[in-house]
This record gives sequence, structure tokens and C-alpha cells, in this order.
Amino acid sequence: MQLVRIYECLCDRTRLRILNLLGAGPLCVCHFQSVLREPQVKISKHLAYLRGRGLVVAERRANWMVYSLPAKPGRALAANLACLQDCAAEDAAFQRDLVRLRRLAPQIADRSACGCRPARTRKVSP
Amino acid sequence: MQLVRIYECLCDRTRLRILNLLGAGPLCVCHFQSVLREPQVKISKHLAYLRGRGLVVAERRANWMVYSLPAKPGRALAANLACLQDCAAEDAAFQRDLVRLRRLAPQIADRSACGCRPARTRKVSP
DNA sequence: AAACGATATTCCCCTTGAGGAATATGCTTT
DNA sequence: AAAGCATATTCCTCAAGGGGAATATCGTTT
Repeated sequence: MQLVRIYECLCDRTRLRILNLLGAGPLCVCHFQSVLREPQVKISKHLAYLRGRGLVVAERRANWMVYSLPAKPGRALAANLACLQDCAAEDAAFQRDLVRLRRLAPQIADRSACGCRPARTRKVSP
Repeated sequence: MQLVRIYECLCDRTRLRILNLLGAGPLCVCHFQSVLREPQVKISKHLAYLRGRGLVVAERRANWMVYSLPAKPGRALAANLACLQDCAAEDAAFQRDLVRLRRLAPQIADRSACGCRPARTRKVSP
């Protein structure tokens, strides 16, 4: 019954917002901080929680940690993430987050860096 | 964000099993007790929890309380119940419950009574 | 190597909720 | 009205987890 484990991840507002944003692609912690407007500890702890249960994977990029949804999620997880996307589509709060994300990080498309400090991240080794 | 409220209902194993059974139709408390093999307090409290959040509705039938899924659930709830059905279909534990339910209560189809004590419930006023 | 920036972890307090024993409630039968 | 059955509620204890301040970690810059 790992289903329960999944639902436990989904029963917190902040985590739902995080997952909603990740539906648009990988993001680093500073993105979450500015889009969600929540303190760093809070974001970081919720990401650790999600990571510990496999709802999210993390990868280091120099100083930054880039989080994303798992590449090949299990069926139960995939189904629930899809369901969440559905529900989020009709919820103003979730949509506001997405709008703010697009404004703050239009460069997300190029996956090469987190984009928080473009001038510096260019130095990351290829 | 009533979505969180829904997920809070889904992050307990017993409640998931209850909702799974209700997917097959209305049931009374004694059904849950014998199918899930859990003590009465536990069942009753989880039903109260679900009821308090609108995941379930209840109706008195003489001595018995008959629980069922809401007739017209909101979109978010409907989506998640459907998702749960999907996930439960591949889970042995959920399926075992359904098998046990069919064995213990083949009379569920006639909605007239809970069926636990057919001889007595016949006296319920029309 | 020292300073710095981004993120993680620890410690503390507080609320929620799960489990169970005992008890209460509501209907029904006699 | 008294007894009986199905179900709900109360009281208690305990563990999980959220929020925040302070601090630690890890990679980078100078």
C-alpha cells in the first residue's frame, strides 16, 4: 500500500504547489522561493520530504539543486500526478503560481542552469 | 485549496479501503467491520472523518447506518475517486477486500436494507 | 584559505490525528 | 419501560509532521 505514501505527500498545500510547478519542468530551490514566496527552510524541508518518498528527484548544478518529477514514475504516481494537474487547472491559486513562474523564469527552457544568476552559471563545466 | 482536504482523507490505509469498497455501492458499518476485519471504533471513527469532509454521506436505516459516496461529487473529488479506483484495480489488498465483500454480502444489490439481519430489517417502515 | 552563496539539517514548540477502552446514543424488540 | 443491538462519542496516550530560528554543509569565487 505505497499509495498511502503518495497521498501523504499530497496533503500539504505547499507540496501541492511545488508539484504543480514541477509539472512545467525542472526547477531549483530559489525558483520555488520566489514563486511561492515562502521561507527557504519551508521549501527545503518539503522538497526533502517529497524526495524521500520518490515524488521528486534532485540533481546538483554547481551551487544549485535542481528538482524535477521522476523520469519514469510508477503507475500510481503517474495517475495521481495527472489527476493533480487536472485539478490544478481549475484552481486559481495554482494558476497564479504558474503565471508568476513564467514571469520570473522565462529562461527555464534552456535546461543548462538554474537561471537565477545567468552571468555566473555560464562558468559551469560542460 | 479544498484539494488538501481531500488528500488528507486519502492518506490513511483504512480510509482508502473504505472508499474502495464504497465504489461497489452503499454499505453499512457492519459490512466494513467484517470485510476489513477491523474493530468497530476504528471503522466508525474513520467514517465520521470521511463524512465530516464530504467524501461520504450517511443515511439511517433503522438500527443501521448506510454509507455511500456522494451522489454528485465535485470535480476534484470525482477525479480523485476515479484515480483511486484505477490504482486499487492493480492492488492485491484492495481486490481481496472486494472479493470478501462479494462473498459476505451478495445481497447488496437490493438496496432495501443493510442485509446484516434480513429477517429484522423487513420491518422497516416504507 | 577565506569569504560567500545556495541549500540542508537540527532543535524546539505545537497541532493533528490514529488506536483503543469505556461509555453514550438511537432504534427496535419484547 | 426494559433490554438489546448497531453505531457514535469521549477520554487518553502516542507518533508524525508543520513552522521557524539558528546552524551546518557544500560548492564557488576571490
